Amino acid sequence: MPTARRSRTSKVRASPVRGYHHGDLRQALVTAGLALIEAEGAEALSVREVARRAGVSSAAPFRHFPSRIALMTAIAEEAMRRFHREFVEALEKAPTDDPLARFRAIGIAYLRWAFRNPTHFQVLSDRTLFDFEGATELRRQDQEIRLAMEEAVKAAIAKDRLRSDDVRLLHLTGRGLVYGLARMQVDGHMPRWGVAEHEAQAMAEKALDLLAAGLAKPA
Amino acid sequence: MPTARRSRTSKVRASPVRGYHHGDLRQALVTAGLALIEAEGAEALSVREVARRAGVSSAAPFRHFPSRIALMTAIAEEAMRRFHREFVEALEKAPTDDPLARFRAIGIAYLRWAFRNPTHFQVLSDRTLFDFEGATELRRQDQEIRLAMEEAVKAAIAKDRLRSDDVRLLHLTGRGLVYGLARMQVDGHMPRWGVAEHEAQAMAEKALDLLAAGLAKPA
DNA sequence: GCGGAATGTTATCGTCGCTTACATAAAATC
DNA sequence: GATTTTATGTAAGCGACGATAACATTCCGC
Repeated sequence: MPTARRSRTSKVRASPVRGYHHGDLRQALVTAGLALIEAEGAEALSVREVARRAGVSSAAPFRHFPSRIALMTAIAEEAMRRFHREFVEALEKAPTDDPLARFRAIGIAYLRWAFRNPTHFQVLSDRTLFDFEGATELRRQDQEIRLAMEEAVKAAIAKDRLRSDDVRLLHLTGRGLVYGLARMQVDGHMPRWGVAEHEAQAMAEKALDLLAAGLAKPA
Repeated sequence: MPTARRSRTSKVRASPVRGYHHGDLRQALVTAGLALIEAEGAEALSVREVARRAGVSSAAPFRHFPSRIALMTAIAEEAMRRFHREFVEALEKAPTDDPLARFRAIGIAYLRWAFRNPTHFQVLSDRTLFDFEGATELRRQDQEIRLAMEEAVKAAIAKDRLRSDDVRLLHLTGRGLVYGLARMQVDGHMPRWGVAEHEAQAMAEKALDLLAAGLAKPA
């Protein structure tokens, strides 16, 4: 009945193979969601708004995700994929001979990503926003990041460089500080601490340096 | 017309003065909201659910709060009031002679409250959940807590006990760690770090001890 | 090409935050 | 102490949300 409403029927599809009606709606929704979160914050994300931005009806996303939380999980996985990529790159550049310097470099990489992608970091940190248990790939990458830090700690202990030999405690302390600094920034607590926007990241890195120096063996 | 439906007309008011129709609906809503958050988490709070629990219609809360965020702000202020009370008590018991021990005691008090009131801590940390600027009393109490920590740092510097003399940096480092540990717990990250529920608080306190020891002057 | 599976739309449901119109109880005024 | 005024409640309804069902279209295997 529709009298050839669009003459796109024979159009050659653009490089990302356009599949069915939309193309790759699933990926488009994830991308639109990430952009939305980046622009408006995680709490601004609604399934309908994402659908709007992808140019489809409000029910369309439910063909690809059973629930809002499932969509958020896919978005979180994409965010983690990006974080993981950057993190691994930083790891490769990090010193391997000096374990304490490596420990510090890992923390810096973590901080840097969080400060540059605050809303994405926010999503990844907040487990009420997505289904952590159901995000297999995300969990694996998260663990990989954790192991990198743990190994740096172990190496430092092996070289007898630290004032404690409790891997778990050292690990928790390092992560606690870095996580806290990133969270303070994301949660908007920095200004109240007399730390201006432009210097927040530098200050956070100095705080990490201070911890690293403090963890080093005194004698 | 109502034939003395209640014989309360001349009753001496109970300590929390029962006012109009409901009594003190405003306070009842705040209390119900706090209980709801404690039981179901901050994201479970809706104006309608709070109204339901207070036994009033879904529009009633809007007589006392112009918006959901205003209700959340009042709830946050009550949470902060409780936190502040406990914190001040701890401050009074904290050592005054040894600034580093005082610094540590302050951190422990902060951690302790966060671990025992995770959902309330969550609300206070997340500025998207309430109107921080509009919460005057909360802001004052928050600043008071911050000043207590800052003064401990200054005292420690004055006694030449720390490896840095940058108040702002030391302050940020201490708060960053404590905030991060509390946040990790609240955000549910502890288990993945091999830290079981029952030992999380003790571990967090040990991490704080480790930082305090590390900040102390080596020589 | 044809039939089913995959993927889209429209319409609808119940809940949410919030507003409006109305009702009633308490306080203020005389 | 009756009346007016103000404070506080309810009922009904709006638009947006997450989610589902019924229907339409497109793709893909045969």
